[in-house]
Amino acid sequence: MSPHDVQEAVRQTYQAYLTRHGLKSTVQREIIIKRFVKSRGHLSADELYAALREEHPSIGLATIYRTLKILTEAGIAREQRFNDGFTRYEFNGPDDRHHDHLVCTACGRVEEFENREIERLQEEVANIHGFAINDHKLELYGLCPDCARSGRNVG
Amino acid sequence: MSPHDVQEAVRQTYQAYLTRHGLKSTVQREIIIKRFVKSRGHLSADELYAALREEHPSIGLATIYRTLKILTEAGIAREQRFNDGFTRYEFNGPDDRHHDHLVCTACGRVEEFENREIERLQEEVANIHGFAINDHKLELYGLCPDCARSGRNVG
DNA sequence: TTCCAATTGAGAACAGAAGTCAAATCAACC
DNA sequence: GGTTGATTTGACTTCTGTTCTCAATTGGAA
Repeated sequence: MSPHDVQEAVRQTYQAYLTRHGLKSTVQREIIIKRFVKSRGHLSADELYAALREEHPSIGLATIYRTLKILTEAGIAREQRFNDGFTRYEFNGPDDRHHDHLVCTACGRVEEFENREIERLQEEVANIHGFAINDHKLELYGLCPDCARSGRNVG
Repeated sequence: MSPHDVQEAVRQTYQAYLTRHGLKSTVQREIIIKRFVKSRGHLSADELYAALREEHPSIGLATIYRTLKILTEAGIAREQRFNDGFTRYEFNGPDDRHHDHLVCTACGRVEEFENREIERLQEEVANIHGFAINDHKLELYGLCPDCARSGRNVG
């Protein structure tokens, strides 16, 4: 899927969500969403706010929070709480599968991975305990190659 | 290990930590720790505060937080942040191995599990990405048997 | 017992997130 | 295109879990 197709697919999902909930499309939301989709990283509301401040200084932090909430409810974004105290939002593209995270405890870098075998074992564990799983979270914390090499160990 | 032995082992670890860091033993800390070890569950600071309020109304919430921090640093407690917004502390007994959690999204019940095979696969993933892992977090969210049966789905 | 650093409880301070509200904006209708 | 009314905005306040501050108290080595 090309970046343009992705933007288009997101736009459709977003519009459908607005219509379904009687919400309106606004220029602020357009700007925020475009920027969010472009930077596929794991952004916090504050980081997104900072990223937009230069070009669009009038957009308030509250609007960022509200838009990210809409995106989350529309299934376009996913909330991620790592161990640094605040919520990050990751882009959940139209053809993205579930994945988990490797988090560097020194530089904060986040890498994604997917492992079908681990997921299968999780199902197995849930079955044994009689739980009906509908979500899970797996995070591996440690040093990324760069930080391990340079001997860093704090953020 | 009998409950008494556990209390004794914890006491020793705790005392060693105090000595090593030039800290003092106080009655408040004794009370908090005894209660914390007794209830092996996944308590938040506020829940512990509430549990102690009746018998020891003079103990402040700040002291609970401070004591839990000491216990965490001494390796007796472990911080757990599930998705309900606040920190829970779980007892990390002298002979406890690492384990992960099944969390019921309806009633909040937490069950522990251990799976060597999953841990092995995690190591494998980390190796492929060149990360040096020193911690991880695996949480499975869903409905516990009771809540699934009774059709509950909210907390 | 004396003495001083560590600890306490109460309340203030903090930070991320969410709520409030008057002014601005969107979009359906004429 | 203009009118209209509900939605949205940004600035601000509020909320909540957690940490800090500080004067008063306590622990324990000498």
